[in-house]
This record gives sequence, C-alpha cells and structure tokens, in this order.
Amino acid sequence: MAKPVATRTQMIDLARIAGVSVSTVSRALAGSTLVKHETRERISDLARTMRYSVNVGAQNLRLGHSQTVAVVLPKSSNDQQPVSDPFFITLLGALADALTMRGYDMLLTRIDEEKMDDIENIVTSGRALGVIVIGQWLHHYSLASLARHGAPIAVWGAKLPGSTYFTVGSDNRLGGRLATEHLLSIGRRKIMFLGDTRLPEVALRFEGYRDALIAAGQMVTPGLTAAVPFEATAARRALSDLIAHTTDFDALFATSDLIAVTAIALLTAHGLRVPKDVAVVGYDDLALASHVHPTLSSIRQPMAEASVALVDAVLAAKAGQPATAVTLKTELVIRESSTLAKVPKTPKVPNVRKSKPAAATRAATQIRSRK
Amino acid sequence: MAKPVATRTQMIDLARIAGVSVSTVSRALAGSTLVKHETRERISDLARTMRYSVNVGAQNLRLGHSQTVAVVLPKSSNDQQPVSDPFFITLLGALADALTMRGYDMLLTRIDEEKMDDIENIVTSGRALGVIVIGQWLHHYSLASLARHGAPIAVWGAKLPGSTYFTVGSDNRLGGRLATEHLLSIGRRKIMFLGDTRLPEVALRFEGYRDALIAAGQMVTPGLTAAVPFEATAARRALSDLIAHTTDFDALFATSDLIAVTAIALLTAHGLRVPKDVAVVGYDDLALASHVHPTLSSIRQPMAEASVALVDAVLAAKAGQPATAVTLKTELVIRESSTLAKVPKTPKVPNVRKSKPAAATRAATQIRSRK
DNA sequence: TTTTTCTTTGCAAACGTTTGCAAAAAATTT
DNA sequence: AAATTTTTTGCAAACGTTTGCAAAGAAAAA
Repeated sequence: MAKPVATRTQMIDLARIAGVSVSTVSRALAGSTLVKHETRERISDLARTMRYSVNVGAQNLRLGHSQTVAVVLPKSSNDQQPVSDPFFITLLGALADALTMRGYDMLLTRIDEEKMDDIENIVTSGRALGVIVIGQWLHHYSLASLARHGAPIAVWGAKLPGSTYFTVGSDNRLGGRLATEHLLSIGRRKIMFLGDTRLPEVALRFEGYRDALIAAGQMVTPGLTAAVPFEATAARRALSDLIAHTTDFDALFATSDLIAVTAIALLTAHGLRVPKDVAVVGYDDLALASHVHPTLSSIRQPMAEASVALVDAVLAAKAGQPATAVTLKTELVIRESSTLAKVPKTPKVPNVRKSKPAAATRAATQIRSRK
Repeated sequence: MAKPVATRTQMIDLARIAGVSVSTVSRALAGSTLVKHETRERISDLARTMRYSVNVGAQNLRLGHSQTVAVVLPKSSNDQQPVSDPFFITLLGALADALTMRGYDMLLTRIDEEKMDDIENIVTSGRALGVIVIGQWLHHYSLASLARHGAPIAVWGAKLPGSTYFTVGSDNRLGGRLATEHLLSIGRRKIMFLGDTRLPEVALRFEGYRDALIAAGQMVTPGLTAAVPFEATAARRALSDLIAHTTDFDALFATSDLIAVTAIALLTAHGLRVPKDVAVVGYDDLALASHVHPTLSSIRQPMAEASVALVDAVLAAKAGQPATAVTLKTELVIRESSTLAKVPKTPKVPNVRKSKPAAATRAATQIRSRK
C-alpha cells in the first residue's frame, strides 16, 4: 500500500488547481457575489470532488468567534458513576438537536463540582462561545461568580434570588401544586412528599405542595416529608428505609420520575397496589413514565422548548444582554398511577385510550394516552 | 456600569505586564525548562490572577492537530424524537468521562442518516481528530467508505465481514446464547426472541439463541420470533400486537432492556405474571434494569470499558493503524424477572440479597443484587 | 581581563483562513 | 477610440499561538 501523503487539502491547493488566488477561493466558498458566478461554481465543484472543507479552527481564529456551545454536566468527584439522572440525559439529547438545528457545534464536558473555574476556562480558551449548565449543582454561588466575570452561561434550574445568570426551568411551585391538587381531587388525604428540599427546585415544589394542602384546609404533616435524593442508588436506599418504616400514606408526590418508579417498584414488592392503595405522581414526564406499569402520572417539563430556551439564553448572554429567567409551561399529565378507574383489562386493540377521564383538576391538566 | 473592554486577555498582554516577550510567555505556560524558573513562576501566577488560558483554536492551528474527538449519533430525518435509546445515552455519558479523563474534548453531533458525508466533514474541517460513531446505523457501507477515505472512525457495534473501520462491541452471539441457556435452565421451553434481525448485532444474538436451542435438542420455532424494533414507541406498538395475538410462550429474550421492560409492562397489563408465567431476559443491563419491578435479568455490556476501547480505537485509527475489532466481556446478570424463587417479601433490611441463586448456567454468569 | 561555555531571552516565520483596499478586466457610455 | 463605470480579481495584513535560530547575559575557564 502506498503511503498516502498526510497533508490535508486546503484552500491554496484549490487555488492552484483552479488557477486563482486563495482570496477568490475563500470568497467563492463563502458564496460571495463578488466572485463571478461561473468561477464560483467551478470552485465549489472542485471543493466537492476534492472533499475539501474549510478549517474551522483557522476560520474561527480569523473571524474572532466560535460556533461551538459547551454543555457541562456536574461530576461529583467521589462517585465514578456515568451520568445518572435520565432527566438530564434526555435534556442532553434535546440540546444536541437544538444546537445542531441552529448550526452550532456542541461540546460536552463533565466538570468536577469542586473545580467550577474550569467552566470559565472553556470560554476564555475559546473552546466555546458560551456554556449551558445542566444538572444538579450545589454551588450556585460559584456560577454567579463566573457570570459576573463575563462568561456567557445559561443554567437549567430555578431562578435564585440574586442570580446574575440566565436560567431556564419549569414552574416548580405550580408543578408541586398541580400534583398535590390532583391527588387531593381523587380523594387522597395523606400525601407524602419525596424530595430533597435543600435543592432550590425541590424547595419550590414543596411550596406548591404546601400551598395546595393549605388551600384544601389541610396542613403539612412533618412525618409525610422525606428527603429522598435524586441519584438512583441513594434514592432507592432512602425509599427502602422509608417504606419499611412508614406506611401511613395513600399517595406519593415524587419530585422526579426516577424516584417515582423506584417507589412504585418497592411499594409493589411490599404488597401495596398502585394506584389502589397508593397513588403516585412523578415529576419530569420522561419517556420512561409511559413505559412502566402502571404508567406514571407526572408533571411535564417540555424538553424541546427547554433546549431552545437554553440556547437562546446562552446566545443572549454572549450578546451581553441582562440575565433573564425563562419559566416553561408546566402541566400535569395523568396516567394510570393516579387514576381511580380500573386499569383497562388487556384490550385486543393495541392503542389503549382511557375511557374515563377520572379527575381533571384544572386548566393546565391534560390526559395523555399513548399514540 | 462601566462597559467592560470586550477584548479577551491574551499572551501579548501577559508579556507586556511581565516585561517579557510572547515567546517567553508561551514557553513559560508550556512549562518549558528553557525559561528561568523564577520568571516561569511569575508568569504562571500572572496568568492565573488574570484568568488567562491559551486560545486552543490558535494553538491547534499552530500545532496542526486538535484535541477533540467527535461522537456522532444517527438521526432519522423523519422522526423529530430526541435521542431515544437509553443504551446509547448511557454510553454517551461514559464516553464523556473516558474522553475527559484522557484530556480530550468531546464534540457531540447528531447526523442525518442520509448525510453521512457530514461525518467526514467533521474531520476534514479540523473540528475533531476522529469520530466515534454510536447508534443503530443502517448504512454500514457508507462508514466503510468513509474509513477508506482516511477518516479515523471507531464504531460501536458488531464487526461486519469486510469492515475497514475499528469496531467495539459485545459478544452478541455469546450474549444470545447465555440468555437462552439460562431460560432453558429454569425450565422454559417456549422462548420467544424479540428483535429486528436486519440489524447485524441482533442477527448475531439470534444466532446465539439458535445455537442454544439446538444444543438443547430444540429447534427454532418460526412463530416464536418477532421483529421488534429498538425505538421505544414502535417497539411498544409491535409488542402490543404481538401479545394480543400470541400467547404461546413461557419466556422472552428481548434484545434490549427497553424492549424487555415494555414487554413486562404489557404482559402485566395483560394479566400475565413475570417471571411466573413468563420469564424475561433483556440485553444491555442498563441502570433501569435494576429499577423496574420485577428487576430485570439482562446481558451486561460493560459501558466504561466500551468507552475506553472506543477512545483507544479512534486514536489508533488516527495513528494509521490497521482496523481491529474489540469484543467486550459479555455476561448474564440474573435478577427477579427470570428467577424461580419467590420474590423476597419486603425485608426490613434495605439491602436485598437473594438467598437462592436459582440457576447459574455457566462460568460467565453472575448473580447481582443492588448495593 | 579576555575567551569560552552555558543559560535565558527575543525575533520572525509559520499555521489556514478572511477581508479592506487597490488593481485589472470587462462592460458601458461618451 | 477614449473615458467612465461596473464587475471581478489579487495583495497583504491580520487572528493568537509555537518554535528554530540567533543574540544577549551570566557564569566559568583561561
């Protein structure tokens, strides 16, 4: 086999072959009307047959800007787990699409929570024009500090009081309220709240939960709140403990779908029926919510819109606009896990459509069935 | 607020402040021993306090190479779905870690199946030094063509006969055999195969399935094979149909965990008990396998090792080495969905450890419980 | 002190583009 | 045919680094 010449073809090669200058090639490939239509065609064709594409590094250098947006996920230094939360993973996919659609490249990085300055590095090193931060971060104040230093960042999550950066998130308080009102409306009175209120998003969902209870003339029972973490294994451990010791509840409001399905699995193993004995509502409305049995009611966070909003936000930050907080449409999706009607018994027709819309609580509520 | 000067700090700024030339700064930051220890320190400190980091674009341009590896996922032009398969998403996370660990940046792109030439673009445009291709691709031959043109690519999946590119994958045939042998060993005789054998990986798993049946003196029953696709919604539809019309089976071997859990949900809705009436084994051993109820037996594909192997492969390809195919350790993980023993009844201790290792078929088999 | 050697620094040329400006070529008008 | 305008091209300077080479400075040897 002949050793191929390693040197990549570049503009000067095209120029030589076409008998023009590099300037002309550059302009031709950029589609500039400055160059004669005919030569433009000729050069484009040449580029195509020679499988040439411009070196984006050089291009960025000259143009002084990058077409890449970084997406960072937190990595706790202790755990070696790959990205655990299916929610963020789903968001990741949606982000990849949103960015690709707009013509941006996506740089994916996992960053140690202790080394948040690395985030700034991504921008100052010119690797990306801005950073989208997703995942459950403890050090929100570091983010604020980064933003103040001028790094264009957009963050998934709740808007915190003094935050200096762009945020995109669902209406956590509304979500908490919708879930709780729904559970109340199907007659549940001992609704347990599962989530770690140290996280701002979860704290807001808890407020919604409390609001709904109070509006219904109930109050928050201390024993009905459990600080279940988002991480899968830890969540399972916490729930195991919980279910072994507490049984005095007839509904669960889980602050993530993962917590919800884990809880359902444990309840079932414990001999409790869902939704008959315990109704369950999750949060996120991931694909998995429709795949488990019983299918899971959940508060829907619209991923595609979230992604677009995050991209917009990071570009706005880059443009120097003042930080804003986007709140996404947040709605309840009712499925079997919180439906009073009996689960329909194995229809011959594949498409199950619930006939009895058990309890529609309010405007923002909708019934979903599988397509 | 004073408008901050937009210009990013660069080497020449450090040089001016430190009273040296850019060459010295460059060398100092690179840690060259050519520059006096004391000045090196001084410049490093200065860089740190000024929050400077070198422009990787310019660096790459000068150095003539990139530190970025692209990871591409297929996107079917018709469906607007975000990345669907949880398997690839999990792999994605593991890849992010493997690359970060080695000091490479990861560029994530979704590419239309019809425009596979875009893959080559990633390399010729200098965006990345090589490409890791994951996902279920139909056009394997296009990949081969790309590889022949010199693009360093590494592909997740089965090694195809004449493939000119690096591949990393599990031992699909062994996996199929292990699953089937296990189901046979717990007394099942009507084992249904769920998977689309047009995909090379699935075809191999089917061969393993057939091997095991034949070794047990059985033969493949045509009615016990269903071409269930990997994509979630389509899979559900296919399974719905299937379960409505066929019931003459006592075990399922699903070629993905997603198919398996969907099947379990549908079976349960249909009044069938898992594993009592129908035992189920999946493929991939994703996190979700331990989160569903009953927990899912599955063929484990080691993600972390896969990621490392893929990174190694793409670097080898870049170095011009001849293509190889890595086969990962492939083993069966037995959980509740294929265990004869009764599901343990809600132990007070959180950590469930199965007491009865129902049926260990062979060396590569292991029993797992949650940590 | 002068010469020699060794250490530390700076100059200038690359890396592959884009683009302002001016020159050349072509088309139009006088 | 000359003068003017319009279209098309090329020159050369940037973009922010790295590095071979030579020069300057310091230390050692003569």
